[in-house]
Amino acid sequence: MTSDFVNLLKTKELKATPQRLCVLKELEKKMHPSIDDLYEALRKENPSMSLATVYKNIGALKEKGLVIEVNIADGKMRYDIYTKPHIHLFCQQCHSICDMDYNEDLFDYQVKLEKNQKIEINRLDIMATTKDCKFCRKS
Amino acid sequence: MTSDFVNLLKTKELKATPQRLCVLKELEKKMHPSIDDLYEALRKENPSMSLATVYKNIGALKEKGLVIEVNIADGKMRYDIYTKPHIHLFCQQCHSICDMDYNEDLFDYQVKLEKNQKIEINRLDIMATTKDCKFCRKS
DNA sequence: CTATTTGCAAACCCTTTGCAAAAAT
DNA sequence: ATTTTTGCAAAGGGTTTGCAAATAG
Repeated sequence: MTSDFVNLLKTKELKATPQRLCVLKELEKKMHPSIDDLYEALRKENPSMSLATVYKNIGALKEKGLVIEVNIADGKMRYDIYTKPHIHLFCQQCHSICDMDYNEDLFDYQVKLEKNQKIEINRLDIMATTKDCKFCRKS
Repeated sequence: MTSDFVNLLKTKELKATPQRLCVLKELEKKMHPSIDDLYEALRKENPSMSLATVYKNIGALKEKGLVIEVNIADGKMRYDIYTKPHIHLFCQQCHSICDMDYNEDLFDYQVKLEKNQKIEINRLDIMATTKDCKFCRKS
């Protein structure tokens, strides 16, 4: 898995530094982390890891299309290693983000929408309140 | 129209200052402006209008549900005086935001989605490249 | 008259940048 | 050996806040 990342980086002409590999691993482990989430997590393993390095690595990965930026949440950007066009469900109660599968309805919808509006959808963000959100910690 | 805003503010227990009325009028005139858009436009009529006042007014209007915040675009928040649940189409080429009408397909889709996922959709943001975007100034 | 709002400046937070030292290929 | 990357500190851009003076009701 790590060596997969090494190869992936090689194809994109990015050097496989330990910091960069850690960022990728953490993106795989935690869904839609913010820069701060990444920084805090990675600093535990490697205390010398700097915030600027996280920013620079995310920037590099973004530029090469290995990561996409999600700016649903307030204030902070979130990042997603799953780069294919897909749907984000943003829970307005707990501010969690879930990737949503393309079910038939969604696919139908997208096809119709693209035909009607002459658009090519890259991302679809749904802001909602979910009745049984698994991330909401209700009291 | 101005008096409508005065009454609207009254119902929300907000004082109808000239600055606040200007913000509302500008939100009605220009779709999805950023704070800076508002500030630049309003400063022309009222040069003493301060940036902090724009922020504070938008904050107050947001708190009272008279305005919603749209954070599709990079870096800057945009604001929308149309507060009912609706759809934003964000053109990734020119960064314009359009409100999209609920057509039948969309309605069908939303109904299905809400049933399947047990969610209540408040907003749907679509990031796309539009083939005939009226706001794109292509060379 | 009282409570809110304004405008200014300072503070704040997230993000970016410049640069020399360190590391990757 | 060359180029990229790291880490630090400083700067940048958008947003928020504290406070005294001005204004709305």
